[in-house]
Amino acid sequence: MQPTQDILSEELKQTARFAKALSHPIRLAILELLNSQACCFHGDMAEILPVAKSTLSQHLKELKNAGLIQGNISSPTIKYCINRENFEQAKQLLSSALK
Amino acid sequence: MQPTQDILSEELKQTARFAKALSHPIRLAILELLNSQACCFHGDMAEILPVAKSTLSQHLKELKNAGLIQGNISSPTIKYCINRENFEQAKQLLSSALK
DNA sequence: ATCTTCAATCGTATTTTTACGAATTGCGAA
DNA sequence: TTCGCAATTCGTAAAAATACGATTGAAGAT
Repeated sequence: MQPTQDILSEELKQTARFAKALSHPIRLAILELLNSQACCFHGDMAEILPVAKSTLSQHLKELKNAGLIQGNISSPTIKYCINRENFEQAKQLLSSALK
Repeated sequence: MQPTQDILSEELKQTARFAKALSHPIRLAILELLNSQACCFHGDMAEILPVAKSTLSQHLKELKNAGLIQGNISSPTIKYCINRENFEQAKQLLSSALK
């Protein structure tokens, strides 16, 4: 029994985490919206995307947990933005996985 | 009620499908192995990767369903290879999603 | 202090994913 | 034909993802 052979390296796991965050059409649509600056607010997205607001919140949460976006309070709404640093890392890791 | 607004375009859905295929460390490790030519056979992978053979088969099946790999019979074993065409498409779609 | 509004969280149900060992299949060798 | 090996499929269980409406929470406006 080997001590956690790192065939499953931390890098691989991180790549998988990012991929999982990207694995739902709604989440990709969110990123597209944020990326194009077309929209930054939960409420606006809720009008465009075909899901309930609570479901949208869940997807936003997952993107936040993955580090791909962040929310800044701008009362009474919340402005969501891409987290460029992690976004770049995701891009780099995934493109390296698909080399 | 709008007729399936294509905020969720076919392209987005395809991107999500590829991302889902990449969203598990084992599957990424499989692709890494195939990509590096280090190994092509189910049996060889089963020795390296920390999962049961039946579980490995399931992951291989998902990668096949996503179109990222293909298996060629080479009795008594099966030789797995990257499907370069779809692999390229995945790369292109994901990199475009992360632009 | 109360009301409104926006967003997150809760509670819940359903579906999908992940995992394993057992059983099956397919194919060549004996 | 029978045996053996490789890989898949089956049966099953446990965990995670997805979705919704209802409830809660936080903050500014009245």
